[in-house]
Amino acid sequence: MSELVRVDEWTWEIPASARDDMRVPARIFADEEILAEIAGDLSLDQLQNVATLPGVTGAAIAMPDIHQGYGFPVGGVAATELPDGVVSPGGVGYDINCGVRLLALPISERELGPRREALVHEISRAIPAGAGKHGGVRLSDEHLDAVLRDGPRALPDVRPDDIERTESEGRLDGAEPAAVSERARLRGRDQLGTMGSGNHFVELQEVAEVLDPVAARAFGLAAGQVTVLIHSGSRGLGHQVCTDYVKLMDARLAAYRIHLPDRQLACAPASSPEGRRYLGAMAAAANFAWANRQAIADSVRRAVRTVLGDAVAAGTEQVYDVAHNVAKVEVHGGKRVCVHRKGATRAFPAGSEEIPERYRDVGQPVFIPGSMGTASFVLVGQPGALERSFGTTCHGAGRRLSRTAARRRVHGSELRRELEARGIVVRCPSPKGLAEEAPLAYKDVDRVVRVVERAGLARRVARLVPLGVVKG
DNA sequence: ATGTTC
Repeated sequence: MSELVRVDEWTWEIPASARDDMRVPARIFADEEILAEIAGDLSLDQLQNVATLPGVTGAAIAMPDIHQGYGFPVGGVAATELPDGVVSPGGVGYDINCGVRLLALPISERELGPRREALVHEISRAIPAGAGKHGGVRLSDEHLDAVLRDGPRALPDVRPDDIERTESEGRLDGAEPAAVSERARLRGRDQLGTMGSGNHFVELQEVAEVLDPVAARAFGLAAGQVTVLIHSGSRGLGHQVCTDYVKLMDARLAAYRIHLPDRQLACAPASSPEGRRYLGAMAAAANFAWANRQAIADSVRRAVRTVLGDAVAAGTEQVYDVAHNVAKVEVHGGKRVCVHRKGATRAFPAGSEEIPERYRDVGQPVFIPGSMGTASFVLVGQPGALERSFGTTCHGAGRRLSRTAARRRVHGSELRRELEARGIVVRCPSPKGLAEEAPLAYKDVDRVVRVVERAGLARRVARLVPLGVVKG
């Protein structure tokens, strides 16, 4: 990528002058090795395409875990100025509010001991996994409306501290159940509490290393402690919402005189009827996703109760829950903007009113799942994120091989043996799915996290290593 | 990501 200009040690930029249609620069946080890894794919071309969107402001931004997506790259951030800038469903992605939730158990790995396998097994029994899996909570029309409008607080017996420790308290403003199609509702109505497939998982972990003792204490984490990381999204419901609105907006591009280099960037002014309707449907799907992770967390607590007893289940506290795929109205630099985060995590610094009071002095927790069998990180948002990336950091290790390429390199059965030889308990409905998620298919999460830390976007708090994994 | 090619 010859037109890439180095801005500072961890920031690179393609100037807006590189193409006739770019309105702002395309900027990426990376090191040389990450740049070399993405040189062969289209992710930076996609980032330049994002820089052409009407109303885009600042820069089209990529995190070090960037990889190719549909239209927008995964690991991308784009802010459009309101009221007339566009909103683009592709800038959120098909899995609306895919995200992660971390639970902290009141026991150490040593105390868990040989009950590790039983716990992973109970978790896998409690949570339906795999593509198209039903078997979640079957919702009436009225209850589904309540979930779409209000998120997890519409579920029975939800702990208030779970709600408080969820981004946006699990409820995006402006949710409009009536903007969610009947087909989307049908796909979602029996999927609440199901994991899905692809890179979704529930992982049992141990805090291997505490890097920031003050923040770790605030988050309720200590060395040796057992945690559970839940990664899932809005399932078929969110997928259908994205499908519906990409199609709708694609048909209206000419009416709004919008010219795009890629039809998968289909968008409409955020203030238009189509834009407002999408934002209402997207918020509803996001609320569904938060309710889904709540239902999964409830299942995890039930598994904990079965294996470890009532006291351990009651002492299992939610650290936080973050969205990876969502668009939000925020104020940055005095402007009201619609921040699209696709495979990117909000990372607000200490003092932000958006952070639960108990974390406000340290900053917002962020969770970065590594690839299966490697480490994950707990980070905390830093002021540099507000200055440089609309309050955003990375969301994971980031793919470096396609699913097909990963399957050619390793067999699921072989990978499973390797993981179990390292003491990691594995439960997985599909060996093929396991191979697609092999560590060799992902970038090095330590390097990705180092870039966002050095760039001042987020600071490392703790490193988590897997004890067991339940794959979707 | 996805009733994995409406």
